[in-house]
Parts: sequence; C-alpha cells; structure tokens
Amino acid sequence: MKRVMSGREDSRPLYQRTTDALAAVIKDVEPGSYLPSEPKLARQLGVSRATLREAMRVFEGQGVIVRKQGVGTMVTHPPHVIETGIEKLESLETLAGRIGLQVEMGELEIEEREATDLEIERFALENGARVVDVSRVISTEERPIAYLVDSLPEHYLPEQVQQRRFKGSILDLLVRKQKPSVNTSLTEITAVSASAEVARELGIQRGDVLLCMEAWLRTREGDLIDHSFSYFLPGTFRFSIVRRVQGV
Amino acid sequence: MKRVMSGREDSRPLYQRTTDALAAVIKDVEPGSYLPSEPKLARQLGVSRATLREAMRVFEGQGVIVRKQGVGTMVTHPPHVIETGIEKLESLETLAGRIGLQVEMGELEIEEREATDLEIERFALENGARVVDVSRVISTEERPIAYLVDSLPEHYLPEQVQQRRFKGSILDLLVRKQKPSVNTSLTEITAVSASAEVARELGIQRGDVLLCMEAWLRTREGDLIDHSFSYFLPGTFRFSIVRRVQGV
DNA sequence: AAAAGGTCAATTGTCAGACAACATAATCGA
DNA sequence: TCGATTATGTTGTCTGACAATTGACCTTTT
Repeated sequence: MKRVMSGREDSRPLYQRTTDALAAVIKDVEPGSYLPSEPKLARQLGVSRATLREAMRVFEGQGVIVRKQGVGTMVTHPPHVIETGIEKLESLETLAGRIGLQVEMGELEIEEREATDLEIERFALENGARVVDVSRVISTEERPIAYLVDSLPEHYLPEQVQQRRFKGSILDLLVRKQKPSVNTSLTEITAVSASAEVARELGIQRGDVLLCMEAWLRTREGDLIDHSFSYFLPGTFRFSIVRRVQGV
Repeated sequence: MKRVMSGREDSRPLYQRTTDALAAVIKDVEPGSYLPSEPKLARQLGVSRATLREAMRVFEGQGVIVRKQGVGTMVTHPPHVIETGIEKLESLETLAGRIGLQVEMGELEIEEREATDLEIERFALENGARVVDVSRVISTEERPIAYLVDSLPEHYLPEQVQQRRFKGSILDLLVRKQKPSVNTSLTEITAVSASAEVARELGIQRGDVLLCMEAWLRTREGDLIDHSFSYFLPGTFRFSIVRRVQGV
C-alpha cells in the first residue's frame, strides 16, 4: 500500500501529486497491458476514485492511456516518446543532461540598447524603454554546436545575469523565478544558412546549414517576457515531437 | 439552459461531449477572464460536477485554463496558438488550406522494392516482404516548395494510390481509413543541405538549405505503418509549436 | 455438435450531496 | 484609521451509490 502523501509536506494539490504517482505507475506497466481497476488503484494511491479519475483524464488527453468502459484502461505504445520531445519547455542544459550529453556554456555577451518599435509593442513597453541582448555559444568537447541570442526587457533579466555572476541558461533562471511565472513558448522552426555573425561565433563557413528556432516566451497571463533566436549545427541535438490526429 | 445532449443520438461518452461543449464555452470567454463557477457551469451543461471537472482537467492539461482554489478558473492567453502548431497531425494540404495557401500536388512517383533489414524489423515484416516508396513534389504558383517521400509496406497502401487514380496526401488517406487507425507521428526535425536527388526534384542547387522532417507514423496500438522524409524550402511554411513548462 | 441466446461478474461512466481548504470582500471593534 | 474577524463564494476532496458496457461462462435450441 503505497500512498501519494510523501513524508515531507508537498503543498501541491492532491490531484497533482496523484498525477505524478500515476505517471510512475504507468511507467511500470508494459505497453499494451492494463492498469489495475480504478477502485483498486485508488486504494493503492490512497485517494478517492474521483480524484484518481481526474488525474487519469490528463494522461488520456495525452494519449498515454486508453479507457474502455466494461474493459479497463490500457497503456498505449509507445509511452516513452513523450519525454524525448521538445513540447516540453526546458533549457538546453537540462535537455542535454537528460540525454547524457556533456555541454559547456560559453561566456555571456550582454548588450543593452533601446527597444525597437516592434519590441515596444510586443513587450508592452513605454517609449524609450531599454532591452538587453544576451548571447552565448554552447559547445561540446570544445566544438561549438549552438548559438543563442535572447532579447528581453531590462527588468525581466535576473540579477545574477546582470552582474555577470552566472554561466547558464536564461530559461532555467526564468523558470525558477516565481515572478513572472514562465508558462509557454511559441517556437517557430526553420532552416537557415549561417550569417556572417553566426558563422563567426560557431566557427563555421558563411552559408553553412543551420537549424533555427525563434521563440516567444510568455507568462500564463499572456505577457511576453523573452524573445530568442537559437541556431543549431545539425546532427548534434535531435529535436523530436509527437504529433497526434486532432479528433482524439 | 443549454444542454450537452443533442437531438440526434451521440453515442460518445458524456464526458467527451462535455469536453466539446466546454471547448465552445471557453472559446466565448475573453482570455484573462473567468469561467462560471463549477456548480453553475455543471447546471448549464446539464452534467454533474464530477463529469465537468474531468472534462476541465483535459483543458488544464493543455494549459488552456488555469484553476485556483478559492478564486476560480481563468482562461489563459493565448488560447488560439494551439491551432497553428504542428503538434496536430495533418497533411500539408489540410495545413495549407487552413492558412489560405493554394498548393498543387505533383505527380506521384511509385516504386516497389524489397524491404531493408531495418524496415523488416521496424514494420514487423516477414523476410522478403515488399515495401513501396511514394514520392512527390508540392508546389505553389509553379514553384516547388516541398519534396515528400513515403515508405510503407505494400498492404498498407490505399488502393486509390496503387491504381494511380489519386493525387493528394498519403496521410489524408491513411487518416481517413479506419483500418488501421493512424494515431501518432513521431517527427524529428533537422536542417540539411540538399542532396543531388532532392535538388533535382525541387529545382534548386545541390547544397542549398532545407528543413527536413523524418516521421514515423503509428497506430494507437503502436504498430508502424509509414516512414517518411519531408524536405521544405525555408520560408514558405511556418512550422510552430507551443512548448510548455513541465511542472504545470 | 454447433449455434444462438441468457446470466453474471468486472470495469468504467455518471450522479448527488457533503464537507474541507482557500481567497477575497465586507464588517466590526479598538 | 487600522487591524482582526466574519461572511461568502470558489475549487479541492471524499463517500456511496447506481447505470452502461463488455466479455466470459453457461444454457438452450437447432
């Protein structure tokens, strides 16, 4: 009888902890076979059936499980690919760590400048407001593999970065900060040939092939807090995504 | 007092109809403002609060709404970007039609051959089984913009294609067919320089920059039914994706 | 013997009502 | 005037019950 409640107090709502616990259960179930019945599972996790069902709906929405009345709840194939995708918003360091890739962050280059008209509109800034460009190179074994440029209003930039006392991901910092709470990133993916600047930073030829991502980072209230371009040398990172038919 | 129950019998479970009804409600709510309270909304939709909450969890999982105890349920910004992303599995024609782009399908090139070892393993085929390569060019205003190559076992290929009586998307046909029921596509995105073959088909120079997607199409049972490569000239299609922080 | 139909147990679907936990606004007292 | 308290409305959680569906087993009929 394993209960959801952990020793230390977890202040999150029960259904969220239940979701985590359920994820662990699903992970241990062979794809194609069935979960325990709802009453049983609810007893196992120490929650009511109603709460358990709400948690299950989340996974059903993701297509991880399929429920059928009178039969049971099946874990679908493949339940693991979710974790390899980029639909999760996380920093490159976190991603690299998960796939066992050792990366080194280059020195941050920080430049302050006046906001452009577009930025004033998108970020909802006042005229003459100032924004900061933060750029850096990410390498593995001394070979550059990515070049990142973040643009964001001055007041959103964490202090650690401002004081150059930090070598890491802007995204990680922003996510960890509670205010403002980062929620989503609308990312656009395209292929480009390297410009002179990017080529210089990455040590490649001008015109070489790069994968480019332009991302708009927003809070859950919809406020824009960061705009970034990321350039990747093809072949190192594998960006995958699970696409689903709409009807389901 | 609008009820979920429609005049004609909808055999789907109530919570699914509730999900649809709830989607309509959310659509009419200004982003940033709140939904009616759960008891009220449940009465409005003619379902119990438990059923309503299960439906709400789906949208919460998608980040469309945010619930806070003691306060209410807010519709987030921006609720529309979902529809622009590639996390939905649909054909290029469907996508193009949605964004108002007129495209022309080129002639299909169909070649049958023996399956490779990798394909025998992935598709779970017998030794010596035969697979079909289907390739085509997609253009807009006479200018090629994409080159697609599908590889799939012979018996999965719809008859219309086999008989050359079809000019359109393999994916559309497969989705429309009930057996086997296409569910997900694991797509990997990268940038490549055009090979000789692709360059010839697209009328570009060898080495030009292309966006490349490799996709594995599967049924919900996990069976592989199609493997495809898609090459895109940058700039025409805008592939976007909504990434979310994991914790929420 | 084979096919058809009926019974039964197990599972998910749905409901009603109640109370707890939490947040905010209104009220009251010093 | 300001702080504490109360009131009210919201989401969170639980309990117990019954309905709808499925599949296995058994019985009956052909």
